[in-house]
Amino acid sequence: MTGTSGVDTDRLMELLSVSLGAYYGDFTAAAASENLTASQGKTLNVLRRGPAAMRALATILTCDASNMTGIIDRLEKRGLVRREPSPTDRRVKNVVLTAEGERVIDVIRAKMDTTRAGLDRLSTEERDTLYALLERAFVARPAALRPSA
Amino acid sequence: MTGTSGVDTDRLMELLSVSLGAYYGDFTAAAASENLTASQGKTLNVLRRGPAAMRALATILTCDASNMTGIIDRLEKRGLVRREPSPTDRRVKNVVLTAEGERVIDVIRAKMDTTRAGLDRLSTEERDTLYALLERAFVARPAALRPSA
DNA sequence: GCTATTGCTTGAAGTTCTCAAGCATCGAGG
DNA sequence: CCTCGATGCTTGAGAACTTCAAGCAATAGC
Repeated sequence: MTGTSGVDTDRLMELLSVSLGAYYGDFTAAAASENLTASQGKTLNVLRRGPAAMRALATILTCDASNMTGIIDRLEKRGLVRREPSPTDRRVKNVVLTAEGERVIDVIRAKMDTTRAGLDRLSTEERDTLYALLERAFVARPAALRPSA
Repeated sequence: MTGTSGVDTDRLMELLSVSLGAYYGDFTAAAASENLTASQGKTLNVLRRGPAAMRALATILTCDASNMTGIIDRLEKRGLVRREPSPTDRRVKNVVLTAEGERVIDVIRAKMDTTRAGLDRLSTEERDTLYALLERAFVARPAALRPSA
């Protein structure tokens, strides 16, 4: 550990794991307060962007497709999501948030006080900077690696 | 979008969930390549900082103490960690990484290519900035409490 | 039309997770 | 000392998560 650029990356990775732990703990606690597991909460969180096919959900959440079946089954049983047949491909089932599901995920997001308070410690300019850096590091990818879906 | 300028907190939280999701996916895949679950990997990751009591691990990983028992049982069965009785409190068991456990978590960290590549898209100054912002937002640490180490 | 692929579901086996109990140990007040 | 409450860890039950292998329906390419 002498001060090469690799040291920066390792320390940053370590901090990322700590940050993730804090965020994840906050999210999980908020989800639990609505009687949802972390996986169920994450699924609703993704669906908040809009409807998605089972396969797309499994890809985004990096889990097996058969795993999603059970998670969606339980969410549907609670009336938080709904399966709709795709009009263009009869194999596909699109999962849609119900009004109640939308309400629940919004409540969960609002309850993430620890994370919110942390971000509020930053100035407007700093939040802009953080946004730009995260987007470049974790979202913007070379076109060659971008999923072609 | 409400205000005059700047990213609002909700958009930043959304990006945060995407970014940490990417990190988590990368970590989980790396752990899986060593035949470890995400929870087992996270546990080794924490232990990489040094030995910890069962209770401390449960607190850091925000899970029930009884949950740690099972996770450590399986890691111990594989020879990746070891339980040692605390010399000062006979109730406490300290969990220590074995040499093999240390090797495995280091391999996992090294295999996180996606995250590493993402961070490498940032300049040295940008990584410093990201580090400082994350630390302030997620590691609320008043200067008075900062350890001198 | 045939065939390979894709999307989703089922079942089995193991892991994770929480809750309720239980045992052993520690710490503090009588 | 010694009882009592708190703490650290484990066990067992029940539910959810996770992956893999297998299977069915529908699509896409030939």
